[in-house]
Amino acid sequence: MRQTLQTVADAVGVSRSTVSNAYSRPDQLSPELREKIMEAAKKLGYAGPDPMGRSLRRGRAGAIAVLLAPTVSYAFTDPYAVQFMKGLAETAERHETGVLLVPLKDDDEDALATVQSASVDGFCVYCVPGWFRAMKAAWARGLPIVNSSYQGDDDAEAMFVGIDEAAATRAVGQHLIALGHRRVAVIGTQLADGRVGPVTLEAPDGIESYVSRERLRGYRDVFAEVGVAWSDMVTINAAGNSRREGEEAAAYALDRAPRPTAVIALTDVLALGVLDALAARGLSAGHDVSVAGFDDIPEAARNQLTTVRQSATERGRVAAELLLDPPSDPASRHVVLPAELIVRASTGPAQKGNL
Amino acid sequence: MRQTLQTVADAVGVSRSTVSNAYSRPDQLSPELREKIMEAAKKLGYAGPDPMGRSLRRGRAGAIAVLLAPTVSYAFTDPYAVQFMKGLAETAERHETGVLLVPLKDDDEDALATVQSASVDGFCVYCVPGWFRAMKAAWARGLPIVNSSYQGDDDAEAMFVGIDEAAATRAVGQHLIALGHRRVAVIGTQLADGRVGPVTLEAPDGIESYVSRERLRGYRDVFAEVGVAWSDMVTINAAGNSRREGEEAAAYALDRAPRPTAVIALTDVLALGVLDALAARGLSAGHDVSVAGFDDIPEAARNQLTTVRQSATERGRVAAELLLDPPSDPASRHVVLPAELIVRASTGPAQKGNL
DNA sequence: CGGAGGTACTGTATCGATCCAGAACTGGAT
DNA sequence: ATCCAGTTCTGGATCGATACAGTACCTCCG
Repeated sequence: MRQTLQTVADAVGVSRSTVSNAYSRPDQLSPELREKIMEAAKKLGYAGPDPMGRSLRRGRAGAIAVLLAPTVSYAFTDPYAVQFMKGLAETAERHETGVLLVPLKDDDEDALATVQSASVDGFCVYCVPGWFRAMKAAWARGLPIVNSSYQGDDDAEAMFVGIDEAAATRAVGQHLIALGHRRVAVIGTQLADGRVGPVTLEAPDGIESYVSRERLRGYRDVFAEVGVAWSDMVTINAAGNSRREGEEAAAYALDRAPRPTAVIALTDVLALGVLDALAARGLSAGHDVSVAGFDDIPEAARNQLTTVRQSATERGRVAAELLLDPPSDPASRHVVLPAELIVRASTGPAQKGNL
Repeated sequence: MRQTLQTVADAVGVSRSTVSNAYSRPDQLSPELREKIMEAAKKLGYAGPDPMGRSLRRGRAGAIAVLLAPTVSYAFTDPYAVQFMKGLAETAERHETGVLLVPLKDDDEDALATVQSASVDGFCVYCVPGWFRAMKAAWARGLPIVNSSYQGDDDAEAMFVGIDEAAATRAVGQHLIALGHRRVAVIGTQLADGRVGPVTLEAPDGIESYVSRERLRGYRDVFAEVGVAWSDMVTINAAGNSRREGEEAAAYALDRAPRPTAVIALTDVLALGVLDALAARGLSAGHDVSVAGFDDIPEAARNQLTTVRQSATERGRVAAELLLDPPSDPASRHVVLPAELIVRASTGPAQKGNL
């Protein structure tokens, strides 16, 4: 039989409330009595107030959920995501709150049930398609939701933390344009389903992945300004967001004629793969072909990669804070963090020669 | 005002219990009534049974905690850990259970409070020193605890899932011995605190990190059998479990005379760093110097690394299953999974020449 | 027609804690 | 002696749900 507050109270000869106070509001009772209670609790093997009872009464679960799709490992394989989780978890801990992982592997009944029955105070959506039924279930809970990488139909209610993706890629584009680049290839993931290699898209607008779509929009807009049509930009779909898959995708850009003077990757991880592909062909990044990434993960600096710096931990921190205490002012429920173009040696003047 | 079962019950004109049954035990009421209830619930904006109330009544939190030290990112940076988490999370999901991350960054009051107030049904300890106060707090909760990488004082109660670390490294050692290796260096992490580089240890037994200690023991024992004394084996402490830090540590082994004929890393990630260090010196792995790792992460195969294969996802799966439904039989609360020596090109006959 | 056996639903007790209004006591000022 | 303010502790109501025993009703069978 588990011990409860009542057991301890009876043993000491005080009321439930007093034992509760001994744990949660020590200033409400005399130090001597508190000491006596704690001693009795220890003797009885009472483990302290049960979190479930407390949660029910207080109306606070003491945890926030992170919705992850399609798999848990996706979120942890990406170094950017790891940093995000770190910021989130650390902030949560400071608020005595845990982080509940909810993998939405299949958007099936199990996933639905998990979302519906998660004891949490809010949801953080990291990379989940808006049409997931599990997302609807999350909305139905009526809890605060902060959205860090997707734009769905329900955005009016959702809080948001992120950067202006399109503005960031416009900055990268301007940099490349100033260096004379006009023939470019863009490598990303989830541009289209399944297919790996060059894809033909009427416009970025149809892309489901929020991040890919917005980043591509920035590039489209800025290159359009200098007369490079969207249809002249080669877009290549990578199988996944890994260095190796980036390298594979880069082959489609580098082995075509005329070779692009610049290969733009939508993430640093992919860009590192592009660098590998260049090295394998004896090409020099920043000289023969320029390469740009996105995120500024630690590896980016070590490889002299031109990229966009955004603080993943900061983003995680803000996400947690929005969830744990949602501002009433609608304007501050939508946080746009700064992002900064970092120019390194992987980008240089466009080579005129290699048509 | 939030809606409850009662609100819906009143609206439909039935009892609370019936509404509860409509959600949790549909077979207990007529389909028509259930339909009517669901409709009313939707109209009223009732989100379904509140998980906290349910948890309290059912006595089941619907989540398991993973205790992580010293930081969340540690668990996600290591590819082996990522796989472990994946196995754990997927199994948990199948049981309609979430996974709560509890970072024990500092073993401070916050961490203690988080452990004490986590609404969970059990704890999974992944890599936490046994002396952490937070561990004591976890024990005090009286919940099932499964331990996957540490051996503390409280082991009588703890469940365990893992491999026979020492037996596995003995197998690697035998393989190296058969190839003629007698002069070896071992690279690991947390062999001693702080210091990076060669460390002098009387014996592996004093090492706090369970994994490092057990793996070293295996090597000590098997080399002792062929007359190589523990004191003749160079042990090198790496700053952390990363490829780069492995490379740094490898320098201490490779740049000494006489150079070891084999460099043993206690993890694949470190071993990859050793390979980098070899490449930087123009040495060939498996020919000039043999290299062995541990874990068989995907990168290991791609780099022809001799290693020990153990299934991380399987380990995670078993951990979750032990927690969610602890076997009463003490013997089956201690699961030892198989591990297998995988010989690849990174190990070869010892070079006699380079004294 | 009476009783056995189902099905469909109700009502109360309960899970373990916290909140809050108020009681009892203490000590000091009037 | 009386009143007041402050501290310490109590008891009942409450959070939202589920378990379970029990009631009402319906059907089938001898």
